Amino acid sequence: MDYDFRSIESKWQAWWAANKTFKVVEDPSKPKYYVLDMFPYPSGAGLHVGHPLGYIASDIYSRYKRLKGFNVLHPMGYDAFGLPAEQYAIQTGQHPEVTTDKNVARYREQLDRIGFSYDWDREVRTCDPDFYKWTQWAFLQMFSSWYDPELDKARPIEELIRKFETTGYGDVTKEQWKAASEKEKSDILMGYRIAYQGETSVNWCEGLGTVLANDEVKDGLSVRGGFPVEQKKMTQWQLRVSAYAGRLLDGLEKLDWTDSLKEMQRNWIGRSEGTEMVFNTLCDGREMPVTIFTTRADTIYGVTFMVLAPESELVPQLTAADRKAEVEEYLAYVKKKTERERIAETKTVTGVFSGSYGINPVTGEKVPIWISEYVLAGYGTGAIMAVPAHDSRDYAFARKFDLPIIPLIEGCDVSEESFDAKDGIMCNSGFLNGMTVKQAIEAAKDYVEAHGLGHRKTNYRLRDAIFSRQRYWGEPFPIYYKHGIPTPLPHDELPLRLPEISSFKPSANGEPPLARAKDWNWKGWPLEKSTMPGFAGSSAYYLRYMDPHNDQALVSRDADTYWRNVDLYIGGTEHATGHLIYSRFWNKFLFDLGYVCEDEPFRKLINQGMIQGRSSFVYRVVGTNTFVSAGLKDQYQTTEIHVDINLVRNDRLDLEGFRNWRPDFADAEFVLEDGEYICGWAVEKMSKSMYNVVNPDDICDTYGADTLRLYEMFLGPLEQSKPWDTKGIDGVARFLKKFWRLYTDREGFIVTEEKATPQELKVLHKLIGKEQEDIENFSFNTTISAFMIAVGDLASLDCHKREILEPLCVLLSPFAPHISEELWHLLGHEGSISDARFPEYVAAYTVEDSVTYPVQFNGKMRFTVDLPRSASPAEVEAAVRGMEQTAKWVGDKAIAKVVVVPGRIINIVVK
RNA sequence: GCCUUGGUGGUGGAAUGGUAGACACGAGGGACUUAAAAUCCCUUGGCCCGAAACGGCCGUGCGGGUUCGAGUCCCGCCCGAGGCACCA
Repeated sequence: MDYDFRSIESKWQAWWAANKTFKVVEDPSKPKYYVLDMFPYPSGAGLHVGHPLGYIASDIYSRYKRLKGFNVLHPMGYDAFGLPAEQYAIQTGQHPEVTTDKNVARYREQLDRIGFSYDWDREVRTCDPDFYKWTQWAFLQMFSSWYDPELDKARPIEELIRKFETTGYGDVTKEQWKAASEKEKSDILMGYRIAYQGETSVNWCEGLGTVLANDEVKDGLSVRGGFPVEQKKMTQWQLRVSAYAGRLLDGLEKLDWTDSLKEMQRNWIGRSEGTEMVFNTLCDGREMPVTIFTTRADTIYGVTFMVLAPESELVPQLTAADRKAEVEEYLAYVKKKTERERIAETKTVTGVFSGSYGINPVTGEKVPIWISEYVLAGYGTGAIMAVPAHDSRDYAFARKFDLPIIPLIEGCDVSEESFDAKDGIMCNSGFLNGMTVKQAIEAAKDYVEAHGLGHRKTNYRLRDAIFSRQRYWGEPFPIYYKHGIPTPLPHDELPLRLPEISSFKPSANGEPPLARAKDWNWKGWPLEKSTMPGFAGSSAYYLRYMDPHNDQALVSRDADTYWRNVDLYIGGTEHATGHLIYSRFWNKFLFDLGYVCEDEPFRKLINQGMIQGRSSFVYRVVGTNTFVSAGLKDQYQTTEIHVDINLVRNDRLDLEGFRNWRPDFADAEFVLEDGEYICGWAVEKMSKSMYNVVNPDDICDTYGADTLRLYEMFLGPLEQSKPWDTKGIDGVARFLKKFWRLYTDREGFIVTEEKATPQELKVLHKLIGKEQEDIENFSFNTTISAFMIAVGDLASLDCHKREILEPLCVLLSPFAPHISEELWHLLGHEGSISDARFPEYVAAYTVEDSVTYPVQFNGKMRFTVDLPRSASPAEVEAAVRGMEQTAKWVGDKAIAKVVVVPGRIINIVVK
């Protein structure tokens, strides 16, 4: 009876689907466990072998947790709104919905072949109106809320309106509020809403015709498409993520995420604790206070000039009449630079003198005010005090424009570079003299506050998220403009569906595609024409899985209090500063309003590494159609050419296949080494253009899904990036065959009912212990090694016993579910193996012959000693004494005393 | 520049401070076979001695240190990967 993985796998996949084996319902009698994958964007290229890595890992863990008695929620869905479908639509006129449906179907087919234990009844798609109804709903909740800094949480906007009406709030008195028009009131409230409309400098991408969020831009280019991005002032919908900066930062503490990921988020949020200080300024005889932000108030005695950001609103007011021409020239120069140029030229120092002066509030000294692009308008106050001795940017500026540099730390050398370090003893600093820098920072802050010169201030780098996109394929905003005032649609109008339009391009006058829709208005009022960005739909999808068909709420209270939040989230690290920030923000917002019961969405998070491609190369001798083998290429002048990895096995090129691959290689000649053509190789991104894409379907065809699952895990640690190299796959394929053959022969199943020997049980128990420990540490590669050893041991013991096979199937089922189900079934079981329980070492399979005792010497050195379970402490001690011989590396003086302590740790104290 | 990681055979990778290289691939040799595939067995970090050995020496990026003992811990370098980067 051969191991016919094709029929076994299709049989069980059909069986699971027909019996809804993995359907899950809330069950208060069982502990819950929520395992989530980052849902994929269904691209036209389909899945390659790298995509399922994380899905396999989460599936193994889900299946393991089920065997451990947990009620496991393990859903899957699609992040289906997005740019590629829309761009494809622009090119072909094909509706994005059509291509998306097609791609989803293909993804599903590919996923099904790998044997995942998803509850497909809970599938979600972000582009489904029943889903985006709740994305729109959440947006309206944000629109109708403000962030109350006193309670440090979001509250309904009505509470703020009441404040305006009764006492006034912020800069607005109750009289002003009462006198304000509807439009003015709307504008005031916009300054507080969590989802608000406002003019800011945005990342405008001409190539895509839309604005982008900060995390969608890298090195001045759009992440999708790689088009240049420029800064532009525009009115856009935004989410007040910055209000949550502190909580997003503090919340990281209690999360079980990797340090590197937390660090990335910390960097992105960028807390800095400093001081806001007011400098009086003089411009053409006029006086004006200017607030600056600094983290180094202690360096106040070293201020030799001030700098404004070119975009700062203060620039026109602080430009002296006789400097106007120069300043305007500089502003024009800065403005025409693209974001990319600015980044590229960070080393070059530019700036212009404004003609005005600032007065140091502590020393009373008069310093010039400059304008330079190294100061950013969007951070702090857009104005700084410059201390060239102790800030490298100020230093470079001072050197370039020949401004004075005053050192403030004893013995520091500022002749070549600034002294940025925060240590040393202060000098030239009045009341701070003699203090250490750390003391001085605090003392200076106190001084500033005590003398009314300013106050302590915490700044964050995290900006509000730009929330509108000038695109078609996204969620429409449930907003209409009544007399020009943005107004929410009533709740029963949700979902506001995407309209049909004839072309997906922006309209001729530069408006978003939705401007092309007929009747894009509500009761005659125009509807918002931009749509929401990609992260809108992915920010709360994990909540929707808990209760995916509910049309009354995003998630019912019952479902939410049962499932609470995601226990294990697996996905790529590329979402560190995008999705994972937005989701946390979104969740905290819903938490504030009492819609969800947990304030963090993802308890534990694992970043699976990327699977890279392993490209193969051939070497063509320049000007010929002759190809030399890799080992000989240095003797010729050659060009490296990517060759399809399907034509290469173990780095050997299939010569015939190569000639048939492309017409221009039809008459290729080869220079071989040892009769073979050896290809060169390199690790690169897996992509079509490098001919190194491996499709999981092909692996399932030739090796089977169980082999694919095992191999992906066997490749190395989950979190590490690694190249895919099919050549190792034979090892795990052989293992499965060996396992199968252990319990089958030519005729069929050969399991015996004999009682297992202690030796056989020991093999099993070792495996149980190892697997349990490894799975909890997500060390799946070593678990698989343990299986290989166990099966090898059992084969050499010639063990075909039910008593061993039965638990073995259960142990293997998270990794290789199909073969396990089949053997489980052959053993006479009716249902799915997923209803079995993970074998317990002590309870179900108590070992009779021996138990392993760890032995420590001096609390450090360790051995193990195997003894009968019934051994008395005296016998244990005697056995350990016998081990003195084994402890040869300790030397003669090693062992003095054996102590048996409770918990069966034997402590040997070395004298 | 800053932060986070990592550096072990021909390759992927194992090693709670305790015999480094588990497991697997590849390679070499052998068995079975008319042959191939499949399968099975042996060898496989380097060097040296030997008839043989459970023989010796060297080996985890480099240099120091702690320890009876270091791939693992500490200090200082070098290199790779990822993130942040005029954030005052």
